[in-house]
Amino acid sequence: MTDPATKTVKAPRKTAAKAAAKSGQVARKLVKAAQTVGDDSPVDNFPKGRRAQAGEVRKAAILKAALAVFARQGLDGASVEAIAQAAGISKANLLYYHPSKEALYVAVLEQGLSLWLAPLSRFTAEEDPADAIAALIGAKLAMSRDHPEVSRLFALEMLRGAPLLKPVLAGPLRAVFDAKCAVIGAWIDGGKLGRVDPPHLIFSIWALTQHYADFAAQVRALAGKSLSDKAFMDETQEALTALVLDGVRPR
Amino acid sequence: MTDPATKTVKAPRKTAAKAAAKSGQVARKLVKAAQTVGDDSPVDNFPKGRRAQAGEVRKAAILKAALAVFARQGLDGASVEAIAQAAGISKANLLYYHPSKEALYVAVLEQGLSLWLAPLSRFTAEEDPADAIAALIGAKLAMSRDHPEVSRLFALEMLRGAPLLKPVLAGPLRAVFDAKCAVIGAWIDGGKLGRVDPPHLIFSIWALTQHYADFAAQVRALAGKSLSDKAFMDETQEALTALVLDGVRPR
DNA sequence: TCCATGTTTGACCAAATGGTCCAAGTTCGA
DNA sequence: TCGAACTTGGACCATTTGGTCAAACATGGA
Repeated sequence: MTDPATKTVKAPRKTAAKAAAKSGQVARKLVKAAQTVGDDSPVDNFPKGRRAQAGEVRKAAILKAALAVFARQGLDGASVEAIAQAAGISKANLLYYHPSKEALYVAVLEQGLSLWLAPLSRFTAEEDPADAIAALIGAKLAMSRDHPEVSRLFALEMLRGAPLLKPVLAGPLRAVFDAKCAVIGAWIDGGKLGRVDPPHLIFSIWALTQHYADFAAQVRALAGKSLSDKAFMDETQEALTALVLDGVRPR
Repeated sequence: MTDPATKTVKAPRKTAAKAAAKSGQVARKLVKAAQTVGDDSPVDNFPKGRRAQAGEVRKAAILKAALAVFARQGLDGASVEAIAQAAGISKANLLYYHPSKEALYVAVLEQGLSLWLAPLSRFTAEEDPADAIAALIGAKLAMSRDHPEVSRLFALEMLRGAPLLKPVLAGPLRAVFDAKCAVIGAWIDGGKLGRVDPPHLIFSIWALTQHYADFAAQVRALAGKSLSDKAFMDETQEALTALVLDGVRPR
């Protein structure tokens, strides 16, 4: 804390106003995070002291614990105490690193953003359409297998109406999305792809692949498997790729 | 209340144990609700007094308000006060009709179950495969348009790991699911459908159609439309049907 | 009309929870 | 080695919130 002395006056409890007041900064932070997807440039990765390094490690541990808890319980359902416990530290200590639960939540969201956006940004016009689509499905499905919590966290945020992500969706994501739609459109014009609607194709691939993370409970109950089973993973990837490329109608 | 006098002793506050203790009853209730999908038999619809009728109306209003709030905020995020306000009654009065927030939540879930399961249960072997699939997509998509809150509520429940729905998933839904998989399998064996994996086909259709309700915020931000636009609804239905039936590869 | 029964609510309670504070460590550069 | 800055957590506080209660209020059947 820079200057604890100035805080002797009891700060009035933040209420509904706080969210509105902070949302500006939050939005900017998330948007910035979204824009730097891809370039893993560790700009400020200059040599750090042991202490700072340890701090980074602990910070990462907190974010990991927070992701796990938020993804299951949601922002409201998760308690700071529970997250702190999951991270193996005290609640007060957690609040030392992240000024508030909301701030922690935003940090987690921010961290997940790059993972979430990565597959689509690797989708380029260079490849053969079928290969590019298969690769996108594969990458997104791998995401659902390796980072289901990230997928769930974003799903949770969408279900809330995406209050924090809206600026990201409308800005950086929208840009990528439009660009990829253009790529698909070009393929269609070139006769390399059937006359599909580009936006719906992207939505469809997202929906199909994220489903296995977000609805894992249902998949497990009905199919008895999850993506962590190698066989099921392969089978799913094949089924989805085949569906998207060729559909179900016999040729 | 049957006998308020017996309650003079302050009941110890329910804690974590409560959920576990009640989950048995809850499970049975939900399973029963799932099993009666389809037969809208109003068995106990004998003539009621004005008072009882008004009661039904109010009860329905509460459920409606609760659905709206729960679907947006989740079980933890929703406050009883907020739901009561949305229903236009006092919190205490709401608690008069539903003994606890959890009980209300279960009642809402129960009510949504039939809507949620209906489309799949109407999926039969009688029709032509392509027609049946198109109809299923249409019905599910109409669900996403007309009752997005129901879809979102179930999505939230799945994201939590489906603690309350698991028995339903493992029981009644599993039965329907397996039956429909068999139908699809028969079509394949008869050469009327490509060699798709039946469970994945059903998952895919669910994923594709529910996406437009659950991720409406994203769809709106990226495509600028929602299913309530007639044109977008038609376009989406066509796109999804075409994708599932014929895929994207040019023929 | 009258009252037993069902309905409604304001006041209240106790637990949970987000967040603050301070005093006691710990670390690191000078 | 020494002190300034950084960490850590126990105690504490104010608010929110699920739930209870008693008393007032409707209502419909006898």
